[in-house]
Amino acid sequence: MRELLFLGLLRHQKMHGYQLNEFIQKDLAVCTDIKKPTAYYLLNKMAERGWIEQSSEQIGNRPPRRVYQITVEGEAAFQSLLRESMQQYSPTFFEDDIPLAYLDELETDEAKDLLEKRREILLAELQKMQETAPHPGTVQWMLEHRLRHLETELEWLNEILSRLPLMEKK
Amino acid sequence: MRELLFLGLLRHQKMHGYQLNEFIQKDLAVCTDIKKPTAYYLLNKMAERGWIEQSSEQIGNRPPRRVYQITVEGEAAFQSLLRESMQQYSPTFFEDDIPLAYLDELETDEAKDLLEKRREILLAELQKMQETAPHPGTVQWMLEHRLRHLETELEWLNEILSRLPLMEKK
DNA sequence: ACTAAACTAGTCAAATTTGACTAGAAAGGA
DNA sequence: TCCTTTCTAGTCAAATTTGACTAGTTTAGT
Repeated sequence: MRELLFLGLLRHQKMHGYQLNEFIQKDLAVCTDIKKPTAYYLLNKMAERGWIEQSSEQIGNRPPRRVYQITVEGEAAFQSLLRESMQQYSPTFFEDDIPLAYLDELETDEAKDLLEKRREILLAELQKMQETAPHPGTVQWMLEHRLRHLETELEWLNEILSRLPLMEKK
Repeated sequence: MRELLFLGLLRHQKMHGYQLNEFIQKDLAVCTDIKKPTAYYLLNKMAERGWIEQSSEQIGNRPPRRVYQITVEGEAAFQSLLRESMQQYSPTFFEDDIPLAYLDELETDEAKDLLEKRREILLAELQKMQETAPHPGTVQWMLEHRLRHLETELEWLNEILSRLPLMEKK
């Protein structure tokens, strides 16, 4: 899936590693979390498969850098990955559910406090997203999508809060 | 966070590795995806830290198995991990957004087809979840939570569909 | 009584991911 | 001018995760 992401970016223009990483961290932070070494790892793998080509470029006396360019096989891979991945559903796990599951181990008051703190955090996140400048093209979709889920998350948290106090000592 | 999960399970009863893995795969499939070798890896790490103790047990002439038991330090770790993790928000990424971002590379008709297929898949998933027998205790919460997000997901997909046709050729 | 299937209980090597580090170039401030 | 910070462009070893495999036990069917 990450491969699809890279292929899609490289279809429009060649890019060097640094540029790719910048873009991922700045503009795609809403949808992924790929770290720098992972990016290079994936790029190398894709180069081995022949999906992209590397060349070297130097500007002024800056350190030389690798430029990545999609190949014909890469374009084919993009087409099939796109269709394939569109038809699959990979369940999303909510890591933060795990602590919720043990809420009944705490006193009602403390549980309430903690949940309210979490609500503050979620609210802050929501506001941050709402203030984010609209992004170009389909990145905007991802933003909206994320916003929806954040709203759902808040509703859920409110409901959990309203269900307190929990039965203690079964 | 996975450590918290294990500690929480072991607080109520000692368990052996197989039992833990069974439980995770059967009952906790809604909230996590830990594979067998990962589970053993985590258990070993926790044992090294002194959070749990391993002992060996043999029943009949079944192969011997390791039994894991929480320690006093483990209980302390549970308490602090629980409070700590309750106060953090780890953004959830939706991997399946990536192909959506490239939808505008396809003809409107094909995009529509693919999205409708995806809707079928989501619907099937939703029904499967709705038919799932109610789980005991807080696992039920996770199920409900998941259900909410699945519903949000469907609404979102419907909206995307209604926004077709996309502008092609900018 | 015998065999195939499923259950039990893990291990191992290989793939993947990450935090920490390197090292030179350009920019900014005193 | 000199020094410190920030930008550029990655690399590396260590941590984590996974698919594939092993090997003995019990159960079910015939």
